[in-house]
Amino acid sequence: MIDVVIADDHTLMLESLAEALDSIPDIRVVGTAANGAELVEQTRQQRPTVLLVDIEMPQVSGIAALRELAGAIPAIVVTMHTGEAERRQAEAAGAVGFLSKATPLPDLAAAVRAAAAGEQLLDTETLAEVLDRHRAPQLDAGAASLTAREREILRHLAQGVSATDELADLLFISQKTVKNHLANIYDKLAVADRAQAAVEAIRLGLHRDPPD
Amino acid sequence: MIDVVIADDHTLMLESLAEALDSIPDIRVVGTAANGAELVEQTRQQRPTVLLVDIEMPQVSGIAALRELAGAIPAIVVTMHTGEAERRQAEAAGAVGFLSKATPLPDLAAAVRAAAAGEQLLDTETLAEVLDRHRAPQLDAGAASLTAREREILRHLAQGVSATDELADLLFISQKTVKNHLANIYDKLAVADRAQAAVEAIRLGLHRDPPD
DNA sequence: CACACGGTAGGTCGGTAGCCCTATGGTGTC
DNA sequence: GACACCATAGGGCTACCGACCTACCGTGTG
Repeated sequence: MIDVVIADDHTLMLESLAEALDSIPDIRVVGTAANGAELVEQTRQQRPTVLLVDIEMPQVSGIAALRELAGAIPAIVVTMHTGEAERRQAEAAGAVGFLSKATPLPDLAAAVRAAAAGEQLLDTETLAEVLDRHRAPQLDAGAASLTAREREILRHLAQGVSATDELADLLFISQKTVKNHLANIYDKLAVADRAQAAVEAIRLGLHRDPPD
Repeated sequence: MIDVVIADDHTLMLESLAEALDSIPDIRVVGTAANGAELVEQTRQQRPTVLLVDIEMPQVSGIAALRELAGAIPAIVVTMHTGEAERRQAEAAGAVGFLSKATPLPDLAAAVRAAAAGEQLLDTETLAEVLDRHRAPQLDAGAASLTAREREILRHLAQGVSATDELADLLFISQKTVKNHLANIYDKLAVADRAQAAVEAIRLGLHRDPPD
């Protein structure tokens, strides 16, 4: 699990991003900050794995905060203005990454994983390759080994279909087969019953997978 | 359920906000757009209840897109620059609301509900009052009538504690009482078992309520 | 071709979840 | 003070769930 603190002065951006990142299974948002001072405070209190920092913030800027933290924790700078000047500033302040706000969310998640793994993300040349290497949300071992049919059952479970007979009807198979699949799912996810399996399925985001 | 289409040229903002709004029980994001042209297309295809539009977008601006849609669907303009000029532009283009990107997420959600209910949000004087009236995420009738103890049990359920004896131990009550509470919960949430109750609890956001 | 694996199906059995009912003490309200 | 509501607890019963086992067939892989 990667603990992240996010700093951005636009509340909407801050709260949305926190919410979105938090819903990624292997990332947890442990603090948010609206300015550099709060960022320093949150970082010292929460000891996160990675920082996500907007440059443009009132009072104490992101750059100033990073300088104060002196690279103790890998920080990714996320900014609207991706000019060379800003990039150099961020690099000088000790950031390990420099990303535009036009970055897709999955790429940002990959960047967070890369930073947590100690990678450097400043080099524009190799950025795509580094992100690619951290794209897989490394599902919790067992979850990765779920078969297509098992995922399908989990999806229905996460959508509120819990009864064996209803699941059997939905998949056009016997109740016996449903119970067999469920038993295999319990084994792989290390859970005991369908309530826990449903919770886990939602945590893994299976509840909004395509019906196909 | 309120269907929303969001337009913003910053991918990170767009995707984060979509994710965050989607996780609100009574709001569903049915489309996203990176520019005005996509916004018009998504709106015509999806027929959403409310539009959330950033002004500053490449190619076709949010204002131009709103003018083209001619107020067919209530639109809330969300912008970084909240000057009088922008406000007048938004109003002239037919927007029913004009909010800063410094708006907290719950306020934006309230604004979306207000817009869906046909309210005007342009008047700065009455804005706070209007938002207040739409603050309550109008939980699905039954959910609102849950007692504190029932919510506590649902919270644990949503966090993966499903067995009756474990719940009883956690709450220092008998298994009988747990089963009674659960029966009342099933009744109020209109579900049949703890798997469905867990799914519903997570949908209501109870899984990250404070342990208090 | 043998083998592994996934999807399918069945049997048995014990435990428990869910349903119906009653009951009591506390708390708050009119 | 009567009443409603909540949290607590129990009895009894049935149906279902989950655990463990075997089995067959098709597909793909070595």
